Amino acid sequence: MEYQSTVTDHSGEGTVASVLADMRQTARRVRCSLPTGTSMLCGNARHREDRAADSEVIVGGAPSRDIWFIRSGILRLQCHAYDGRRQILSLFLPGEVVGFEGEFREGVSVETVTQSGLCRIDRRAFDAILNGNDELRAELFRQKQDQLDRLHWLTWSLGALSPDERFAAFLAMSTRFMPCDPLPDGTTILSMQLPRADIADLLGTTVETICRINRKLSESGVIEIKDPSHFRILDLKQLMALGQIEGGLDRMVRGIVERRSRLDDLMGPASGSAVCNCGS
Amino acid sequence: MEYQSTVTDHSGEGTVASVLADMRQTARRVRCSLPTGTSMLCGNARHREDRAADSEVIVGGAPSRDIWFIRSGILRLQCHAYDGRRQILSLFLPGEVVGFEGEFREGVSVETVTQSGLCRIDRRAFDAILNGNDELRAELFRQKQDQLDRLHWLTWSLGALSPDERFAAFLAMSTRFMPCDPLPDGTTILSMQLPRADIADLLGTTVETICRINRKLSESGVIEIKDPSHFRILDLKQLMALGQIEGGLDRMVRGIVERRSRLDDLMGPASGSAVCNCGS
DNA sequence: CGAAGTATTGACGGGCGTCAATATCAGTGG
DNA sequence: CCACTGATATTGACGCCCGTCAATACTTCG
Repeated sequence: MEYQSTVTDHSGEGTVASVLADMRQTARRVRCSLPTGTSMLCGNARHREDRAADSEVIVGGAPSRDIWFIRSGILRLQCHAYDGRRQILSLFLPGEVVGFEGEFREGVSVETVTQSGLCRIDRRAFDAILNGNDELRAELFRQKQDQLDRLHWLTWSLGALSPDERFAAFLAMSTRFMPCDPLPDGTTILSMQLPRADIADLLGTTVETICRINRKLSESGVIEIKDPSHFRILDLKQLMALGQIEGGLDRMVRGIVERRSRLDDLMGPASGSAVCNCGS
Repeated sequence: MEYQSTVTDHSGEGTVASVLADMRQTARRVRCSLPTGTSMLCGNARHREDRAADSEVIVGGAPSRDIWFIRSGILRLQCHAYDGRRQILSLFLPGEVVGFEGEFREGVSVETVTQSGLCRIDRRAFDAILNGNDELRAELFRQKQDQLDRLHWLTWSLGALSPDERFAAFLAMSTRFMPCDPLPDGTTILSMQLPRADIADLLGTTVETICRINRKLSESGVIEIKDPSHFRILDLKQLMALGQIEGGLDRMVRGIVERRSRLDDLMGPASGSAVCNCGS
């Protein structure tokens, strides 16, 4: 739970006026097609924090003045019961804003899954910016919608699908928001960023079951296991069919791809964001 | 899917100006403590629709100009796979506004569970009202938060709890948003508004399992089954313990109770809303 | 090299989904 | 009033998936 924090400068710069000035400056300086507000959010080094894996970002039930912008890495929204059972409710990805929607409930928290680059924003300053920036507000609205859609999928799959189906769907979707390398033969190497325990707690099952499903998939030729965190996707169609993804992958991961590419456009692919090079 | 609709008057009254006039009129006429916008929404008979059970209200994937205010009854948000599997993602209750948040995704739909009294509102008119009414906007924000919290609970319970535990928790929570009659001895008679199939599809299990759990609970003396839709709650504490509700019921059903009482204050308990007389 | 963390594989058993039969009730028409 | 029909709820029997426990590989630290 200890986190290595590299805040460069934090001396009372979070005021509305200064951040608005940032926005105007950054909007002039950066040439990119995304809402100026977003570029402001990650356009300078102030308020940045580099977090190790499994570091606590938001703890539910306690009022917080902070809003977070994810520059790189993956975060998880999770529930804990007192007896230790955990359920991951959602993943947050680069380009997304977390903590805007009032408080999280007690027992709910947000932690990093991987090492992550975050940007801390003062809530009042953010609200002020939001008031004057329709584009940013629209982007935030889209993000909330996307996150809600993902939560709907998870709820649906937990209630209606079997662990095999859920994992197959998760693998298929992962090719859109996790690092992967396309091979000349059309297959791709997926670099799984989540450890087994997180996959299991996200999909409502156990690490053993995940391993067994993994093996079954590789035996049936759908994937090939290079090493515990690298899968070669041999038959994406099959994977989607197993995962009951009828409407196409793009509908399932709406918003993620665009945000990722805009982010890379802004910060460069070397920034550590979860790059995915898979074709459509 | 046929619905009996009793729209009293629908002759082009959904304009911004007329609805705003309604709001001002209603705000003057009705004495109540809830946001004036909400009283406007149900304060007159226009745009009202009385729906039978299992009637389609919103079908996802298609843009709609309609927003719905629930005066009475229970609605369900659900997912359908092409093979027929269904998962109920959430219930909507009297006093809540549905359909405001952009579009629902394809495959997702909203239907009535019970006979319901709805009020149809034009989206643009609603937006216009929202712009000028901070109280209504705040109420809507609270509602979205409450609905998200409920979805979080469902996801959490589907992933981390067993069917027994989920059903116990659901029963306990039902005492706060479904009709129940308190008895002199401290127990209450809960009138279950959902048929078994809906309970099963909400809790991610089957009707048979629901029945078996029901019987187990009655054999262990936690509840008493009066008839298929009436349970006598003998030991609410035990029910909450089984359902892993540590933080108290009120946190789980936040917002529902207040909205219900305000609604009854406005429309009278005879309006058909799901009244719950249980003490706190 | 030892230790700790993570992933994998095997063995076992119960929970729960599936199928089928029956009970109960509401509505309809004779 | 009863027979018939359809919908819903309940109960039983069966079997397998998957959670639990345990042992073992594999990697990464010190």
